[in-house]
Amino acid sequence: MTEKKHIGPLIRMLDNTIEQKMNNDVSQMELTSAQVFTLHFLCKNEDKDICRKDIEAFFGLSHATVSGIISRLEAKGFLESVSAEDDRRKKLIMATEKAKKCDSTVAEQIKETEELLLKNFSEEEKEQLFMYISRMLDNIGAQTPEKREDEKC
Amino acid sequence: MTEKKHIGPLIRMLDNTIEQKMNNDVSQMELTSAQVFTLHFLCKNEDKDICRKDIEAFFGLSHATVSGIISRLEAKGFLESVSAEDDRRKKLIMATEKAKKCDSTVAEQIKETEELLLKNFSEEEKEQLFMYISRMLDNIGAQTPEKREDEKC
DNA sequence: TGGTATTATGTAGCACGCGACATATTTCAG
DNA sequence: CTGAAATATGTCGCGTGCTACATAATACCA
Repeated sequence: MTEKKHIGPLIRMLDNTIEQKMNNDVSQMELTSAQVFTLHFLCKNEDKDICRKDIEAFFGLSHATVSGIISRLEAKGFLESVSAEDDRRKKLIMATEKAKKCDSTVAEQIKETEELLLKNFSEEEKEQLFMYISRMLDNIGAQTPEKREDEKC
Repeated sequence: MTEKKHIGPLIRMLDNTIEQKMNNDVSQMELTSAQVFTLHFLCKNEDKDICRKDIEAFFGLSHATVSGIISRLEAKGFLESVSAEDDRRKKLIMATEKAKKCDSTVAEQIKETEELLLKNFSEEEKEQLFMYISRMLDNIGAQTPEKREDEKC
């Protein structure tokens, strides 16, 4: 009766559930899960010039997907885009004051979700889990930022 | 430079990559990843009466999501819906001959993807990985079919 | 310098996920 | 038996993901 699950659907279920919980938790800020992670990435890298390509690379998303997330965040006043002076193809993405004000709450929310997810995991188990995920990503040929750096060498 | 990744985006990246690979591999059958897993579930349970609710429970999806997948599969002639005689609310979902013919290819594709993903994983590591995923699902309160059975007791 | 290749972004159309609202049928309390 | 609660499904609108097409700007080779 209880059939064995394939790992694909299991990972999908996990991903869906995480997203739903995050969506629910940050809905009062008028944000979604994907928007929260994007915003936090921008706030953490305030000192650097971040363009869309950097977001694509960091999260492993297509530029079309990033385009949607950015435009929705921009429409809500969480960030601004400016063409880079040295390379007018690039659009630099910058968090607004509104976004920066949210970031401590956002960071706390991300941390809480991560802690809930990994509740009762020892440090060693956490490390092992991250290794397993990394190995699966590697096996299936996902392009992580680390790999991109390797390719350059 | 290489920032630490949160587990949420990592799992999402893994999920996205698995789906993209599957989509690519089964595109010549006019199917998608979600459709393939649904179809395989139906073929495996040919002998049982399966309705939409069963698909929702097995994959942990909302009924709205299942509705979309089913209707697209039905439009392509992979399955048929019939109202159950004993309970006319229920719609029994049955794989057509066309679907059954695909199932061996589909099963092989699922197996191949799973093996690629878990390449170089020992049996013990695989077991541990499944335990970790199960624990995370449990921590975040996902409703797996197993948990539903527990609730009934 | 001129022309081509590469890079960064724009956009359309689709699949899949959800919540929220709806109807139809069954169940069950009274 | 009758009306309310529970169950199964229908549907809309939206966010997120993709591919496949596009343009504009830069880089680079001849």
